[in-house]
This record gives sequence, C-alpha cells and structure tokens, in this order.
Amino acid sequence: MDTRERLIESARELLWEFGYVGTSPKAIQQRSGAGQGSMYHHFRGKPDLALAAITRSADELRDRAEAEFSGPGTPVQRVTTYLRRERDALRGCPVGRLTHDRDVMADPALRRPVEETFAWLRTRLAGVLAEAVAEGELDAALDPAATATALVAVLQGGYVLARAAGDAEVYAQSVDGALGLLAGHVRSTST
Amino acid sequence: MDTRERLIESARELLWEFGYVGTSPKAIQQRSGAGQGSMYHHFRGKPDLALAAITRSADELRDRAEAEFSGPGTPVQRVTTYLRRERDALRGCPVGRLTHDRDVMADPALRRPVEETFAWLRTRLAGVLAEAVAEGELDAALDPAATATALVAVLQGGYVLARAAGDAEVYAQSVDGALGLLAGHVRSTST
DNA sequence: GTCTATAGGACGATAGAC
DNA sequence: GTCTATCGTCCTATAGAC
Repeated sequence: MDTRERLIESARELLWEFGYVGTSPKAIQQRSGAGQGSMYHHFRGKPDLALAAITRSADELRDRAEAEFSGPGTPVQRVTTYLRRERDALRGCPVGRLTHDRDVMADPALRRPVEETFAWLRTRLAGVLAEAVAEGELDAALDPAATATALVAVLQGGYVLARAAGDAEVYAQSVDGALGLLAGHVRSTST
Repeated sequence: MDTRERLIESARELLWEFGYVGTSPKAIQQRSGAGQGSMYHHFRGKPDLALAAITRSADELRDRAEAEFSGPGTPVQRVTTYLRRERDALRGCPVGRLTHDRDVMADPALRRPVEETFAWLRTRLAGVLAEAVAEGELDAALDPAATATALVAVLQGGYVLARAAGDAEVYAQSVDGALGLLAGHVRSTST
C-alpha cells in the first residue's frame, strides 16, 4: 500500500468518524504516516483528498447494495437482506453523515457523490420493490418510489437514533419496525 | 429581548445551520449584536451557551410533539398529524443534526438533552401506537416500540435524504412512504 | 517523493478599562 | 454590563532544501 493509498484510506476513516470540518490535514498525515510534503505532493489540498476518499466510500456503498439487490431470492427477500445487513450503527453511514457537513454540501464537487449515491439507492430499491409488486409478492397499493425512500430513510434515521441513544440496538429496532410494517403488505410467502 | 436572550436565539439558529463545530463564538456575537465581553459575561464559554440553546430547542421539539400526540382524533390520526406536520426539510432537525457533531456527543452535558429528547419521543409515540393497538385501530401484530422507532427514524432519515438531494420534496416522499406502509395495518376507519 | 520551516488567519478565551 | 486589546493554539497551505 503506497503513500497515496494510505492517505486516502486514512482520510476515509477520519471523515467517517469526525466529518469533513472535524478532520484536519495534519490528522490525516499522522494517521497515514505521511509527512506534510507528501500529502501536498499527491493532492492539491484537503478538498482534493476528501473527494478521493468520499468517492471511494460512495462507490463501496453502491457496490455492496447492488450485490444484495441483484442477489438470490425473491424481491422482498433481497430487500430484507439489504435492510438486515450488519452495519456499524454507532459509527453511522460514511456517506449520509456528510449531509450534515456544511463544507461538503457547499462544494459542488464534494457534494455530487453524496447526491448521486442516494439518488441511485432510492431508484434502485424502488426498482426491486416494483418487481415485488409486479410479481404479486407485494400489495399493489404500495408506491414503490415512496416506499423505497421511506426504507432508506429508516436506515439513515436509525443511525441518528442509535447515536443519540448511544446504543446500536436502537438501529436494529428501527429496522425491525420497518420490516414489521412491510410484512403487512406481503401477499405470497412462497419460498 | 435582552442581550442574554438574543445570544441564546442566535446560537440556536447558527447551531441549527452550521452545527456546533461550525459555529464560532464570534459569529454568535455578530448575529446577536453583542460584543465579546457580553457573551463571556452571560455565559462561561461556548459550551455553556450551546447548552442553553440546545436545551431550548429540545424543549420546543418536545412541546410541539406532545401537543400533537395528546391532541384530538384517534391514535392513528394523531400519529398522522405528527408525521405530516410541515417541517423545514432542507434545514433538518435542530436536535437530530447534533448527533453528527463530535464535540456535542463527546460532552456529557451537551449530549444529555439530545439523548433524552429522542428517548422521550420514541417512548411517547410508542404509547400512542399502543393505544391504537388496544383500541383495535391498528393490527395487533405491530410492535408499538419498534414501529415508533422506525417512524421517528423515517423523519430523521428523511432530512438526510432531502439534504442529499437538495430537494425538500424527498422528505415528503419518505413520510408518504411511511404512511403507505402504516395504512396496511389500520383496521377500523371509524371517524 | 519526502522533509522542515514558516506564513497568515481563525479559534476560544482572558484581562482590564469604562 | 459592555468594550477593546491581547494571548496561545490550531488550521490550511506554501517554500524550498534534500
């Protein structure tokens, strides 16, 4: 793992834990073991390095979700797999948390991956839900787009509530609640 | 409105928009029209002023929710009123956003009002849902506590998604999705 | 490619006059 | 109660040697 790579990975972890404003170039350098000069050799500055880190986190999030959405099982089973996937609840979402970072949202370049990630996620999940409706697995009264947005919101909000409570179990509870609500709309239980 | 009051209100607005880390004492002073000396006369420092501001925002949130939960209508109608209340979606939740602020979560005094607000909110909403189940308005299969947590999460996550999209309509969509999911569990539609 | 030195500014807070 | 002056620290970035 070369210096450039270590800088990106260090930036990713610090951005996840402390946010953009709370992450200083100095902290990234120390964590990666790179010196001041190295960082400014590989990147133009903090925003440039942050863009590389954010883009990578966004790509990872998307790839993992896509694997679950296009995996085995019925549409509802795949959605359940996605929702139930183990997550580091108290750490929160590495992409979603940037939403509360003024400096990120104010910079179009940094904001773009955040915006695109959630736009894709909502659309992709809506597609899987539409499949479920089309196959009769889900109640036709359910609007795929609105339901998808609500489910993604449950995850993002679950992180907020878990952090507020200081208890990862609260995240699990909000997923349980969402699945309980969804269960009432499942028509066929064919395995 | 005296100086102390103006300081608290200015701190509330800045905390809401920029978060704790992003809000400097200097900015609060300028917005409130108070000088450096005034702020340090009325408050011990930034954390002390922030505590007053956060506590007030938390109390306000709680009072508004309580008014809706104990208002007129059936339990499900009251929950719907709460969820549908107009909110400044792109601004987000003044309390929930502090969850992503490291300095707030690291300080037990500042963290307490955040923790207590959501603990109360989830418990109180669970109580209204339990009423609905007891009265037969809601499906008995629904767990009040988990459902309440999921619904609060939809609001908090709705803010995240709306900010990511830069579109308040996304917040409304996640509320629509949640109500659509809840609708499948409503038993009697007695007015 | 990596190092050290240094710049210019903002931060949070304190001192002491009025 | 409010003012101005000042402190020490950290921030992001640049310069220039090696």
